[in-house]
Amino acid sequence: MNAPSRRERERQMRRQAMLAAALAVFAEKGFDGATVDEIAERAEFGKGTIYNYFPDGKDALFLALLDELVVGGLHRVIRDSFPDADELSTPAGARTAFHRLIRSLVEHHRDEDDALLMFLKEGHRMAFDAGKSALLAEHFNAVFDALVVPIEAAIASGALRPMPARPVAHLLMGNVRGYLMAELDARCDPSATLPAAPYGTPADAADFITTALFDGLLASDSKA
Amino acid sequence: MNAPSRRERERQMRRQAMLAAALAVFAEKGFDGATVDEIAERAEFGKGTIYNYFPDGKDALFLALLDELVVGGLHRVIRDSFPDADELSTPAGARTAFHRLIRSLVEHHRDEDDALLMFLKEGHRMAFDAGKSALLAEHFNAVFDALVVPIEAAIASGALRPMPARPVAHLLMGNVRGYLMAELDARCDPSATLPAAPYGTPADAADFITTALFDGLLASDSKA
DNA sequence: TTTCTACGTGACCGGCCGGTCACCTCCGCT
DNA sequence: AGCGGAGGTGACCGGCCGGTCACGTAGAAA
Repeated sequence: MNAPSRRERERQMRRQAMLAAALAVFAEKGFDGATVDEIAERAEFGKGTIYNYFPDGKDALFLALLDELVVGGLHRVIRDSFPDADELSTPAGARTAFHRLIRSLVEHHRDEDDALLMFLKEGHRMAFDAGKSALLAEHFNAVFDALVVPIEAAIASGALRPMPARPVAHLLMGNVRGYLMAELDARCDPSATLPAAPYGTPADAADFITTALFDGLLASDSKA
Repeated sequence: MNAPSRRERERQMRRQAMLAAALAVFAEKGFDGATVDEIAERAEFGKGTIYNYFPDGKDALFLALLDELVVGGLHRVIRDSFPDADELSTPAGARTAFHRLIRSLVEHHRDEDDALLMFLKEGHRMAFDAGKSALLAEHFNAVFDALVVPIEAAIASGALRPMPARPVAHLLMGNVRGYLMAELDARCDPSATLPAAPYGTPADAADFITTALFDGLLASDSKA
């Protein structure tokens, strides 16, 4: 069925190599600090070749890369973390499921430092330059949709407190992001002041976030 | 006692005008997108004058501005939100105190759109370029110290769950930041997809964050 | 072997921007 | 009024970078 010619396969490989190089450079220098020359050099192509594959240049590279990371990264992790809808029908089950999600997200970003760094430095462009790429905006919303569904299910079953689901989804992702940023900060500068976050196993990180966010910061013996 | 000459007062006024202009431009364009020419124009000075007041140019403007916002903004809001240490000795009191803090932070940023926007777009530089200004790093840490103290007090009194205090402080600030970003996003593009956060009164925002973070997302009747 | 096409290449261009500095104005002093 | 200097000014410079395009090449077709 799909018989991509060798030509086509090679074209895809090169495209991927360019995106990989772009990721490394964007993560290190940020969008404005990155130069197309450096991306081309890292990918071992001439600058002109980059423009063959991405006629709109730096912007196109950036958007394509974000899209790939969002769809192939975040979305996949979230989807795979809720294999069983029934699990969400009890508080303990919901806690387990979201703990697993958070842990997967942390593990995912441990493997992909550069992706994390790029999200931290340039993620705000997804919010403020949403008009740049309707496709990216759509994919980005799909990620949150994938998270809103289980949250709503857990709320409907009484496992989670009744709250607007989409803001809760953003809250959750924001917490993971915030924690990873603090961790990275501590890791980059271990000699510095007291750490903003301990750098432990992904399970430790997930414990911390899940406890704070799901059990709450207030002492548990005070809950109604 | 302090009798600043008219000269000195005028100098301070001009400095402030430059910082105000810089804030507006940084917030709109980001650090890299901002030009010294535009800052000078907004402040109604010649470009050279900027360099009289900030010999290190754009970097110096940026760092001085961040420092002012951190010290005069965040730090002050946090300090003023914990007038009474005794309040932190009960869970209900602690909840009230932190709710007040969160509300103050939201209100503060409602008044200072530009400061928020700049923090959202360029805040990562404070973490990754910490070496740029030892003074800023110190002031930044002082902000978290001011937050760690009441958190530790509340933990010591049993009002809050025992957890490492500094990471909790970062978690808290990260949640406020995340919520405000979601709100801003929704406000900029009201026609868009479902809102990431409702845009209500500061009290509503504080209710949402406090409930999620302090009471926990799990349904309350399931707590131990 | 010859030809032709697709495509990789990097020198080059034009605009932009951070930073400088010679000039000039304005104010205070005599 | 005349003088001097503190300091504001913006034209200018040099480097940088995104994007282009005429050229070269390699590989397919004949």
